[in-house]
Amino acid sequence: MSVRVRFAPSPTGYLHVGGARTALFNWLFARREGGVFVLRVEDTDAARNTAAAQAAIVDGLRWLGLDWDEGPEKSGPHEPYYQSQRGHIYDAYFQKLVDAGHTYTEENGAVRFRSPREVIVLPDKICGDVKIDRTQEPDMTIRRPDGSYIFHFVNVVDDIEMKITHVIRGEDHIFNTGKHIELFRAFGAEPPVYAHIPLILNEDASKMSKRDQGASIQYYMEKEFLPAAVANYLCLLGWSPKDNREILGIDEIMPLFLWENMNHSNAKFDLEKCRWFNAQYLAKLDAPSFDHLVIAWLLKQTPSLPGTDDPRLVSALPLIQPKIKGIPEVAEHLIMLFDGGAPVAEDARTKLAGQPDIAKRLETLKTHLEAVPTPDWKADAIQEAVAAAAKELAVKPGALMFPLRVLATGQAHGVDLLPALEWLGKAETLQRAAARIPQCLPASAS
RNA sequence: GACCCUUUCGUCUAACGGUUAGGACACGGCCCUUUCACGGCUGUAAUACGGGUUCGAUUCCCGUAGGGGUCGCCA
Repeated sequence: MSVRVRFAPSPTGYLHVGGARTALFNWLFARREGGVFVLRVEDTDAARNTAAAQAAIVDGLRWLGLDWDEGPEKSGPHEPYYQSQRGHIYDAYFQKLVDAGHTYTEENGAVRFRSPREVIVLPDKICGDVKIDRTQEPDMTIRRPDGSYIFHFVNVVDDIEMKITHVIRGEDHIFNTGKHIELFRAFGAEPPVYAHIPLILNEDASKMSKRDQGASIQYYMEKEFLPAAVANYLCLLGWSPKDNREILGIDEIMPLFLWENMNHSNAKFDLEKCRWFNAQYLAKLDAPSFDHLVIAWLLKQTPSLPGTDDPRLVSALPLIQPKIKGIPEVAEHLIMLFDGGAPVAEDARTKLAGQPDIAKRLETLKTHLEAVPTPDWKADAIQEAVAAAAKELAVKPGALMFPLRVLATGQAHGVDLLPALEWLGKAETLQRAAARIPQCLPASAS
């Protein structure tokens, strides 16, 4: 029998990283096995269900590159894939249970499933054999007085109807599985193979909630993370190739995505490390793709950043690419390159203040830069000018680089200096120097 | 509270019962660099605790402690 798995989120308004990882693992397993990945929207709670919430899930999955074979916006043999539209199917299954005498009705109209009250052993692919004692549990409600059905019931009915063979989901569902198995048996259906994956927690081991930074896939989309980097990082939470490799493409992960390579304990989410993965992927990106990402991000920013409408924008991006861990960091670099009037940063001024003879150095530097003929204004010539200034001042050229950086960019950190100066051009560089020298002098002198 | 899962550096994780317990993020140092970074090298840092089993335990078993999960007419 061919593998069929599903990701069954309820539209709560965003796609949680935990949910995204669950989807990713299901997808990986389906693709590895040459099976089918189904997306089923569990939107039985009409009050919480909105179009925007649906979109957040669909967009998030698409962004991560997790394409589904059956589901919303895609046809399939088990349509519809929204639980809210499957009422007639649930009614029919419900009737089977009633006819078989598995149910009883409460005074208020709610219907419960009469539990066989057995100890169930769940053969979980990740957790091993898990004993679930159902003998003392109250009977589960499967239908509310208003006729709507409860999660456990619809979940099992759909898994039967959609011929799901493997259920890969968060460990928080492990006890629900006892209830689910009871229902499968009552319907005379074989339960699927279960694999409960450990949870993703915050740094402080608390549950990640919408508020936590990075908890929503939306966060990464807005910041223009590279989906491959995020997926790579997510895979490493609860799974490992066991050979010290970390930067792995999805195609490298797939063949190694085996149950025995799964971890059993919860993982704490580390946004820093996720950023590091992003930086690794960003550095390897080709220029056109990088430009594309930056521009997409720039267009979303209000107010717009310096350089956004400047024809020189694309020529500046190669200077920036190797310097950043995330696309939003282009902001500070664009200010450096395009906003000559930006004031000198506090940390730059402080660092500069620690250097001796600063006024003389800055002036000497400026003088030598002015001496470079405009047509010769290239990195090499600029370097020679700095060297000449250094010689006159009897200091090492390196001592002048930082001050020069501050004059040109107003910042203590940033792009490669010489290429940046070449990019700025002589006139602009000198104009900036003239404007910033006063800001760089000690307060007593100004 | 009951039940289930879980426990290796701060974090993610490696280690057929025999390793100086490895890698990565973060943090510090050094080198490279005429600046800022990248990079390279390097340092600090872990087998929760107590019992077994074994010649030998991070690894297997039991207990304790910690963490997480579940105990809905939420999903």
